[in-house]
Amino acid sequence: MATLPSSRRLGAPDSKTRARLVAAAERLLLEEGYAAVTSRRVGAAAGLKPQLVHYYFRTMDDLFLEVFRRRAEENLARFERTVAKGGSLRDLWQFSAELRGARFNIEFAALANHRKTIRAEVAHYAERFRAAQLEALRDALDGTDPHGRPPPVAVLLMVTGLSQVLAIEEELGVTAGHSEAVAFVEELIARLEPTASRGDPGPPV
Amino acid sequence: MATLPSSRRLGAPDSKTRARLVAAAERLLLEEGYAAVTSRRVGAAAGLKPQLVHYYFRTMDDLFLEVFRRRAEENLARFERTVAKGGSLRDLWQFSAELRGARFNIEFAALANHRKTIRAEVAHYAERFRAAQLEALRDALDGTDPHGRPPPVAVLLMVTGLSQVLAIEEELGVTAGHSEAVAFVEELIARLEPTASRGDPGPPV
DNA sequence: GTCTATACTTCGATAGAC
DNA sequence: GTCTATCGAAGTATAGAC
Repeated sequence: MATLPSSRRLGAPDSKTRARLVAAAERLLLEEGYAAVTSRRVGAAAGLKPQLVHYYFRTMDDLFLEVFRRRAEENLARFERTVAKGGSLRDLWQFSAELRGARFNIEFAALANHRKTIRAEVAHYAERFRAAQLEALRDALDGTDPHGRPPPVAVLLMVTGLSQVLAIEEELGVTAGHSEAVAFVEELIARLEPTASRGDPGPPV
Repeated sequence: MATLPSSRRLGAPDSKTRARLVAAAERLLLEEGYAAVTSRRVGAAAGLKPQLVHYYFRTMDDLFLEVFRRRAEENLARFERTVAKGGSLRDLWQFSAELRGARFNIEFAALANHRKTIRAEVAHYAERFRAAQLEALRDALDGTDPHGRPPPVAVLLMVTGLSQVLAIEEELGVTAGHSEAVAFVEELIARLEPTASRGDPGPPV
C-alpha cells in the first residue's frame, strides 16, 4: 500500500544530494520564475545530472511541493517566533512587507492555477497561515480603540494585498505611490501602538 | 530598418487567422495558466496547425505581448468609459473587483518575472493604468470629507491589492474573511458617497 | 542506496512549398 | 499572402548499472 502509482525506486528523503536539488529549485524559482524549474536546469544549478531530480522526486510536481512545504513550514515557524517575541502590529506588518515571501507567493499562485496537487497544498497552507495571522492580529489589536475600524480579518486581507502589490510592482520597476502607502500604514500603526522603541506617543486625534 | 533580427516572413497583422490564434492563446492563458500557452496547444485550441503560430508571431513572447496589449488596451478603454459615465467610487471599486482582470494580472506578473520584453510592456501598462485610476479616484473623492483619510494613491494601492488577493484566493478555494473585507469597502463607499441609486446624475457638489 | 544510459514527447523555430 | 515539412534542443520519465 506504500507505492501504488509506480514501482520506481526513489532516493532517501534525508539525502544530502536531495537537499541540494531542493535548494537549487527554490533558487531558480525565486530568481527566474517557476518556468525555469525544469529537471535539466535544476540539475545544472545544483551541479548534478538532471536525472537525479527524477531519482529523488517521482515527478516535477513533487519537487515543487517539497520546495513549497519547506518554505511554508519555515515561514509559519518564523511567524510563530515573531508572535512569541511580542507580536506587535509593527512586527506583523514588517513580516508581511518582506519582499521574498511575496515573490514566492506569486510564483506558487500562478503554479496553482494549473496543477491540482499544488493548488491543494497552497490552499491548505494559506488557510493555516491566515488563521495564525488573524489570531496574532486580534491579540495585537486587543485594547486599542475599535472605533470606526474594519474587522481584523478585513484589515488582514487589505494589508496582505497591499504587500503583494508592492512586491509585484517593485519587481516590475513600478513604484508610484509605494512610499505613500507604506507611510500611511506606518502612521496608522504608530497611532494605534504608540509604545515603539523611540518613545514617540504620536499625535492625538 | 523594419526587420533586422530575422528575415523570416510574417503574416498580415489584420489576418483573421491571426486573430483566432490570439483569442485561443488568451483563452488558454486564463483557463490553464501561461505555461499552457505553447505553439502546439494554441494551434490545437484554434483548430489550426501549430506552425501557424510561428508564421504570425516571430516568437512566443510576441504572441504573449499581443495577448497582453489587446487586453490592456481594451481594459484601459473600458475604464475610460466607466469614468466617462460617472466614475463614482462605486464604479471604480466594481471595476477593480472583477475576477477576470485580476487573474490576467497574476499570470502576466509571473510571466514578467523572467521575460524582459514582457516585463517592460507590463510595467508600461501598469503605470498608465495607475495614472488613470488615480485621476479618476481623485475626482471621485473630490468634495468628500478628507478627514483622517489616507492619500488617494495609498487607497488605490490597498484596494488594488485587496482585489487581487480576493481573486487569487477565490481561485484556490480559500474565502475566509472575503465577505467581511468586501462589506467593509462597500460600507466605506456608502458613507463617502451616499447618492447610491441609479438615475442620479450626481450630487450638487 | 546512488546514479546514468536512454527513450520518448513536446518545444520553439525555420526554410521552402503552394 | 498563406501554410507545411522538418529540425535540433529541451522537456519528463524509466530501467537498469554500479
